[in-house]
Amino acid sequence: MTKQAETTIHDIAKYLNISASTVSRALNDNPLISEATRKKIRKVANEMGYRPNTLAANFRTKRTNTIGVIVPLINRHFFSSVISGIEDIAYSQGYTVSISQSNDNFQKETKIAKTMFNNRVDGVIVSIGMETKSFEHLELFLERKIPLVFFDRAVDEINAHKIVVDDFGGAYRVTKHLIEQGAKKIAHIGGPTNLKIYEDRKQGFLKAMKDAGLKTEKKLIIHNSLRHDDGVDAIRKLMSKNQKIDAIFCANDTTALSAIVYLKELGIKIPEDILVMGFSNEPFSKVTTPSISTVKQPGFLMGQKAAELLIHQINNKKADIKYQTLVMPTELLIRESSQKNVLNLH
Amino acid sequence: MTKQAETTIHDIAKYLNISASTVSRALNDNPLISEATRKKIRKVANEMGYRPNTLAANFRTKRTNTIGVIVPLINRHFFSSVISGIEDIAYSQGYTVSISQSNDNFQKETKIAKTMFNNRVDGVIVSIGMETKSFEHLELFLERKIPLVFFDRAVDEINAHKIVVDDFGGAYRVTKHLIEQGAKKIAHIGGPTNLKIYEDRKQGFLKAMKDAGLKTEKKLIIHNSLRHDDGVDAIRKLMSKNQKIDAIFCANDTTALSAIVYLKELGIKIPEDILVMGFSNEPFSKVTTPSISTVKQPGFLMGQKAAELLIHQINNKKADIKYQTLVMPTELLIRESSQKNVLNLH
DNA sequence: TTTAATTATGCAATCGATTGCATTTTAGTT
DNA sequence: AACTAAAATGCAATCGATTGCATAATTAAA
Repeated sequence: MTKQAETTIHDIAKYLNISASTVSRALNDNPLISEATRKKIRKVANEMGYRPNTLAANFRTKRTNTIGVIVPLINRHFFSSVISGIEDIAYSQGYTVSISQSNDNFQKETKIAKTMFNNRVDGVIVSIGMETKSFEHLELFLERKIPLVFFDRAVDEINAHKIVVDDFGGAYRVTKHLIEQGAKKIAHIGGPTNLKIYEDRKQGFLKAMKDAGLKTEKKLIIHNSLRHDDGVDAIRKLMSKNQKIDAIFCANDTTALSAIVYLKELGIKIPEDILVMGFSNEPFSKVTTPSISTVKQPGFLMGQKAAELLIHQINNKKADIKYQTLVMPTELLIRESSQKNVLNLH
Repeated sequence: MTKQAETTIHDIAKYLNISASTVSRALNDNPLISEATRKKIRKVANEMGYRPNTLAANFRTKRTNTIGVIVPLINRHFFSSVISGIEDIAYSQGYTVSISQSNDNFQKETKIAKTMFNNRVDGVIVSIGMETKSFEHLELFLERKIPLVFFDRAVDEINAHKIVVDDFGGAYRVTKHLIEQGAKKIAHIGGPTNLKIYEDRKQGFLKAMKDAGLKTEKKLIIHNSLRHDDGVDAIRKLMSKNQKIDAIFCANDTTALSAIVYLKELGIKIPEDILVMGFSNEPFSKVTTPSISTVKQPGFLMGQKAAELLIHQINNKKADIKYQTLVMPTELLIRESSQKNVLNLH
């Protein structure tokens, strides 16, 4: 066995003394071909070690069976869960998933989008980065009718399927819970408000405060990038104002954790002195001390839904599509960091 | 502007009254083309909204500029870090990364490998699943000279570049540390030993025990899949034997954590009564109570190295390659769960 | 049986970029 | 100006599967 060239459908055709079209159709289970020849062809193809040249087929059909996924960061539990969900569905439907991360960098996001566009992905699933405020790079896809689905960090201005969570409702319930625990002076550490999810969380917070007849002071609301250090900085700012805060609602768990750690260093007890809540249910939140109350987002499910919608759209390109926005329910996870009277929940 | 067909190099050529070959070469920065025409072509291409048909180019050149990545689970910090590293390098070199997860399922791993093979990825980076004991699906790549690089869970029997961590050394130091803390009767919760990494961790453990003149009892070594529940089960088994264990070395942090939680429920204090250590440095390990001592693996860096080696191999296919095994150093992270006299480390 | 309808197969063009080889153009030398 | 070397461009085949349309083979109906 020396290095032999790849077997093509023509080789099979020649061997069987039939035409390449018949071979092609047989291997694609085209009903035009009779059961008998189909079997015969299959057998020979197998024996000859035939492997379909996907490149040729892609070229001819102008399809790649590839779904592009653009996320801010793979290395975050929520996002990797979503990706798992996408991968789960895509894979079972014969699609390949191509993933790139923007690192919340606008330039990189743009470049990724262009690359995927040129690579002729059949569709894209996107969660935009923190810096993203303009959307030409995404409109590219729409112009060429390439299906696009947003998840989590969606863009209001673009008409497309969207899978989001009920950020407003989640934040509202978080805040309500804090109020029920007796908090009156509640601070909020939020993300950049050009992202709808953070704006919604803030609004949910404000609404709950208002409904409870509580005043919100502007200086108790801080916006940043929600990274680890941002949590510490935010707490420094809040504390420097010498306010008597009795609760903090952080827009993600990362800042909630760093806030807790820092507050503990300051000798402030959580939850006795200040209640803290996060958002997103990172895996660590359950196991910290105190465990962090948070909002659970169904990442895997969201990924599945996103992939389903996308693939459906790919398969029904001509049809007029009614774009839907799936709002996934969130689940309030009340743990130690937000309860004055901690019960043993086991 | 109605829906116009895609611009091709032929359109550009016709417009400029030159040949398509020249256009092709110009756009690919082929030095055969003069600076003047190159510029002219670039300009027109831009104006005509040309986008290269990657599918056609791939077909013609038999390359996809795609790297396939097969991992057990995306949704785990170590793996997603490695993927980030791969993505980082690959992206900067013009490669696209296609990721699939095996879920530690052999069948799925096989299917993924075949799909990637048929999709003509230019190379693959693999970390095998827990069930994987035979390797035909990977040998496929070798037979066709498609570069393959392993990371972490490598296969001894296959000759390829490998990026692994010093599991033996890491485990040795873990065990030595436990012994230095006064532990004599040390249990080990390990993974399936068909995976070299787990075998190595076990061996490192055994060697350290031996070097310290300590005896290891077989019944204190338990192998399982290292998932959350496995940790609990393992502890149950260990405890049922009514042994006076004074330390447990778990082959990952997940089981270390579940072991700690379960032991605490039993009223056993960590680290006062039993020392516990994990492996891999999951993000939660730092923030649990007690924080979990563990071994840090440079995931991101490993991903980068893997991608670098792979791409180098792709670019030098003809050359005889000396396969290397990069053993990345591990870092012992001593935290609360393994120290009898906890110092404030801040 | 002959004809019509149905089913199965074949022909040949096509997708768009790449590339070995041939040819033309330009620059350099004498 | 004539000629050679070097640089720039063009020709045309090619990659392998798909598919609209034509044709052949088979079956059913008359």
